[in-house]
Amino acid sequence: MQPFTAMVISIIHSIPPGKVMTYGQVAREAGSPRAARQVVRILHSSSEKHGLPWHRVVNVRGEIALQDDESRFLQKMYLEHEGVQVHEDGHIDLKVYQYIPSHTG
DNA sequence: GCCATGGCTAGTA
DNA sequence: GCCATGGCTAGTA
Repeated sequence: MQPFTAMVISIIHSIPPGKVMTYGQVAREAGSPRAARQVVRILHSSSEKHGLPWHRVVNVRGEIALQDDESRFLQKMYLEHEGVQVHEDGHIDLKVYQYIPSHTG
């Protein structure tokens, strides 16, 4: 596995229940600010294999970005189960729920 | 070539 | 809505 991929997987694993990160934010934390789409690709291909909390990643506007209805429903359900309020249109208030990792350690 | 982005702008009101 | 972006992989030679 490539270092960037390992970083992304580790970062996504670190998102606590009830919090979310954005694709671009994960990319920045992994050291590649413009690699948001690569984060998408990793989620797409490695979520199951690595047991990633894939439902805790949303786009920069706080929206569920998945395409198909079944996955959207599943993501909404998982998030609400963790106490995240998902509005009817599938958006989340990032001001409340975005996870900001501390870099002090 | 993939991809579940993101930042910008044009167009509307 | 458009389109530049980028790490990775499948597919070809």
